[in-house]
Amino acid sequence: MPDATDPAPMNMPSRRRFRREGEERRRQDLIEATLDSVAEHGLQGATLRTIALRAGVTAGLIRHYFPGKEELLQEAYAALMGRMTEQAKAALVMENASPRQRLAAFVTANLNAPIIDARVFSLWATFIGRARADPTLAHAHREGYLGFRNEVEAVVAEVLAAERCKSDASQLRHHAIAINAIIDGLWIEGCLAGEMFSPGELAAIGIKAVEAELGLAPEGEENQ
Amino acid sequence: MPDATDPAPMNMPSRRRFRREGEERRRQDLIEATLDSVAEHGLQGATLRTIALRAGVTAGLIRHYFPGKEELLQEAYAALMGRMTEQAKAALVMENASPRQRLAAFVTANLNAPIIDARVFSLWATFIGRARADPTLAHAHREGYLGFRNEVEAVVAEVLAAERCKSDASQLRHHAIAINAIIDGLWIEGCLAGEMFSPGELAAIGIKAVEAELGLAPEGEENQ
DNA sequence: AGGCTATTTATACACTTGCACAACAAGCTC
DNA sequence: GAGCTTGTTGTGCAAGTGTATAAATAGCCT
Repeated sequence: MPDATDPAPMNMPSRRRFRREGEERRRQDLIEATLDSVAEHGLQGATLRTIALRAGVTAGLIRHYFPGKEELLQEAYAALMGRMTEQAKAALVMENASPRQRLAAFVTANLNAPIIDARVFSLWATFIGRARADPTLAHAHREGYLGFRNEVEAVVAEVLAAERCKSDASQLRHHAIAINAIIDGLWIEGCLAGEMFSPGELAAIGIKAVEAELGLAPEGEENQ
Repeated sequence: MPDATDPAPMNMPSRRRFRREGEERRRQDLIEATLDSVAEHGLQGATLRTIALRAGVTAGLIRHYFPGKEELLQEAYAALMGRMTEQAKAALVMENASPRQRLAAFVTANLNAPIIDARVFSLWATFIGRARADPTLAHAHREGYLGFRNEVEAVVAEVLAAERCKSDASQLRHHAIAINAIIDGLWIEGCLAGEMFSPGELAAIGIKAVEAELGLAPEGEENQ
């Protein structure tokens, strides 16, 4: 009795069943699968077949949505950067908070999950390592970095204006560069060796370092 | 008239001439060629043939010195890390210098050439991006990082002992972590966007940030 | 000079890669 | 439901990959 519902007929290789997804959804899935593949196996391990497998499609489909592998990788990096800066900036929108509190919250947000994350760091490092050779990546990074630093500079200006008024343009820039470095450096340490720090420790170190850089009184417990 | 010295005989493909180099020399050349290839084309572009071409040999020879490509890459990374930490630590050996001066010199050395270098940064990022998946790389990094931080901690302890005596073990560790972050963060900024900073600017920012972190009097011009 | 050895070259091979293209079917429109 | 559009699959292909191995030769020893 031939089984009509046999899911694996021996000699009549039936085509794989599939569903048509919306274009935006498919692109998003493919980009996510790309980031997952890069995070796990690096750029060399992120092959079209690996990506497609992870996205639940076959490799050929990728060419239907992207001109080639390079464009897919570039869009994936852009998506990653966009998400990172978006999360970072989101910590700055606080109502009813003093500039100093907002700065502290910004530092804290950047030194805890989900921004402190080994996978995201792995992706960042992998892509940034190619920035020197790939102008597109370099430009995308430069854009995100400057945006981030401008945010920092704006908050710092507010803090300095609220506390004192020593706001030289050059000094402001230097403060922003230094604070950016503190956050970046601690971010890396946290991502690479998160288990070496107790919860909240990095944020505490970061806040103290940032406030020291700005010359804010460390013993000031005017809040809480 | 048959030309016996013809460098390119048409139908008698002569074998390529070669020289036998010392084993250590060849290994060194291959590792250097590997680093060059990775810096230029990333891990995916660093093929055995590319590496061999850059080293002036043919691909087969690599297998004579290394069990496989993976081992070559690991040794290359180890060599890179060794050179980096060596250069960094070298800035600490100063005679007739106060702890504060030594710390400043350390910061300055780490924020100028040859440690601020786009190629080295590219290599660092490329390898570190794979550390999460490759335990060998992760271990090599952890080793180098802790060594670096211990150096920082030692100098910081000297500085604090010379200036004041508030040397709590926990505070010392926090200072070392923060200072390490400052140096790392500024190092990244300098490597990725060196032309955005005037010469010595990063070092000046770094020294000020580090001294602020340690609570050293900024107006103290006791030297020079 | 002649021979030996191990460094070096060259070739082969199985496999993977990105890309091209034809066949197919999912789901909308009528 | 029939038909058409197009998202999706499957297959093929040339180029490139790491590795294995045989052949050749450079340079030391005597």
